[in-house]
Amino acid sequence: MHFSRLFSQTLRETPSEAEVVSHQLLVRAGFIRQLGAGIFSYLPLAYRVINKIMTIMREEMNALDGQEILMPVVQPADIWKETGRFYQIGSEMGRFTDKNGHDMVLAMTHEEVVADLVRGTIRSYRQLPALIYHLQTKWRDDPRPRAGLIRVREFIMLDSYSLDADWAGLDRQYSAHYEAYFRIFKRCGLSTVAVRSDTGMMGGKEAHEYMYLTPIGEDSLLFCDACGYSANRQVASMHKPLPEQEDSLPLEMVATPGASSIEELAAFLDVPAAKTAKAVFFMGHFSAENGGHEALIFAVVRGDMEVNETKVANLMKAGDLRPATDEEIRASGAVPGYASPVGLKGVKVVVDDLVPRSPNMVAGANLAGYHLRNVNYGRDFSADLVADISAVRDGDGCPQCGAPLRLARGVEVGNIFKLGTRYSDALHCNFLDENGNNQPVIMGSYGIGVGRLLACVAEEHNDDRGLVWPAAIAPYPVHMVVLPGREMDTGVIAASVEAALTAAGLEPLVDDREESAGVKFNDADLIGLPMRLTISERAFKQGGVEMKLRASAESHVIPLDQVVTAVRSTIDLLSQV
RNA sequence: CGGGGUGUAGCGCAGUUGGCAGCGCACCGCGUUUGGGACGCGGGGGUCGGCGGUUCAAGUCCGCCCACCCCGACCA
Repeated sequence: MHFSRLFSQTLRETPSEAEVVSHQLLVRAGFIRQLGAGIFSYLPLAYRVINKIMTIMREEMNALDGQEILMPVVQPADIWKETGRFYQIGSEMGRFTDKNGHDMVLAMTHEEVVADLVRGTIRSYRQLPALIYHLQTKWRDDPRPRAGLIRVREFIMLDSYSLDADWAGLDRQYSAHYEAYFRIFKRCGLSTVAVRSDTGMMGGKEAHEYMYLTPIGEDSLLFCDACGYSANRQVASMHKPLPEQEDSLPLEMVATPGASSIEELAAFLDVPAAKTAKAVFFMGHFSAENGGHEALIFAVVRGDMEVNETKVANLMKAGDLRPATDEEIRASGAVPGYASPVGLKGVKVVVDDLVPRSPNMVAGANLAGYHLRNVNYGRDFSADLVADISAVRDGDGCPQCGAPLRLARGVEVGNIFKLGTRYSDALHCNFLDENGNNQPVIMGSYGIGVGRLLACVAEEHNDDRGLVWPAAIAPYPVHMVVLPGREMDTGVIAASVEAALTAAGLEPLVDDREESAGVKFNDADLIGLPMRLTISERAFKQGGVEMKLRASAESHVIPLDQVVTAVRSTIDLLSQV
């Protein structure tokens, strides 16, 4: 490819809307252009990277005996109504009606279509196990797209779906994906960690997320450096030291004027926050199968802890959780700022498992300006549910070994789910087992955001001059900078080098523009191909062409008749993982 | 959805009290230059986000709307 023909444009100045470095560089280097919020076009440079990433994905999926298919982006809403997700999922789903007035859906993911395929295809245990995958566009109307390609609304995803006759089969395919996904990321030059995660809208049993650790990430993760425990904060648990046990003291009411927060209360009564109970109210939205209504949820944690909303939502089987308004709290009989579960009727109460073990706590009196001392679980109140609903913080104890957990930020580049029979049950994907009995197909689903992966690689591999692509996914292996000579025609040498490299399967990007050397070198650094070959009179007089790696400052001259061999061996070396 | 910000040429920006719509980069032509973002001369490019209002006159003042960015809520 000749640079003068490349459909692209490098920019000297960073567009003001780009904040994270991957976004800035991908736009400046002419890889992507934004069309709308979270909607991007991939120009040739980016699409070549995308294709190389997708090739790696296909190789790894095929190695698991996966078979590539292609499922539709536009889908009739009927199958989404069958699984209930048409109603569960909110504004994030793209919906419209076709000319006949039928509800249609833009694919956010493809479990429903897979299940529809399976019920029309799989009849016998002899057809299982199976693995199908595709690389297809998804539309998720994210409330807040940001950070360039990191968080978008339209994106290409690798998603694969495992189909098994039994749970052991699912475990095998899940493990195979667990390893294959690490290989994909590694081959793309991105190091990731897998953490336990929430199953969210997918439902199902077990899930892991693959996280690229970076301060710009929006997910909070907890790691134990002692034993290796790792989890997304949404599901992370902790070791909770048992509070000192004391005899129950008589309940007493104390005036606490103006002390409506834990800090004020603890200061006013001169007790540690750990001796108080914190009341948090949510309105939970319950889907049709669970009643189809909103209901108040009263969560209680110890005063020195925070509520983990994901845990509460999962426990209560609420599809959605939002903070309750003061009016909604009052309607339950509780008093905002002075609320407690003592004496409340008709409200769903969920209590953190540390609270029943904490004696003589301070809790609200449900009376403005008053609290209760010496509240004891069991004697003074009880809950509908006692479970772990605390949010883990940096430094809290590891649930496995007790060592302090470390909090880090990350971007989720992939995830794997054990779906089980949720979709097979809903869409009646049954097969006949060896004994002639109907059984639901057991499914898993696995996904990687291709553009997000590209963006994370760009985020990780750059310097102050521009991008530094890993050789395995670089748009071209070689950037040829051709500089005109005074006494000789360097274009002739460039043409022969280009032809030789192309014939060897090492297609170069040839900067044939009439630009100054500085412009060409700077653009080469900005675009970040792994190797630069400079064809110039100076290099020719030194015996050939100059070779320099993007990731290194050193360069040396290669004789013309050895260029192909040298480029190949170097690129091969760089491509190894 | 709430809070904040920004919309003027492809990109970055200026535009005073309301009075001819500009600068740098990029782009086109000619010439000089040629190993780290060269120089001279000459050019092309605008629904000043949109609609409405005030005014002799609106990029500028007023109202409504839209888009994009950031923070939060939310989210795989």
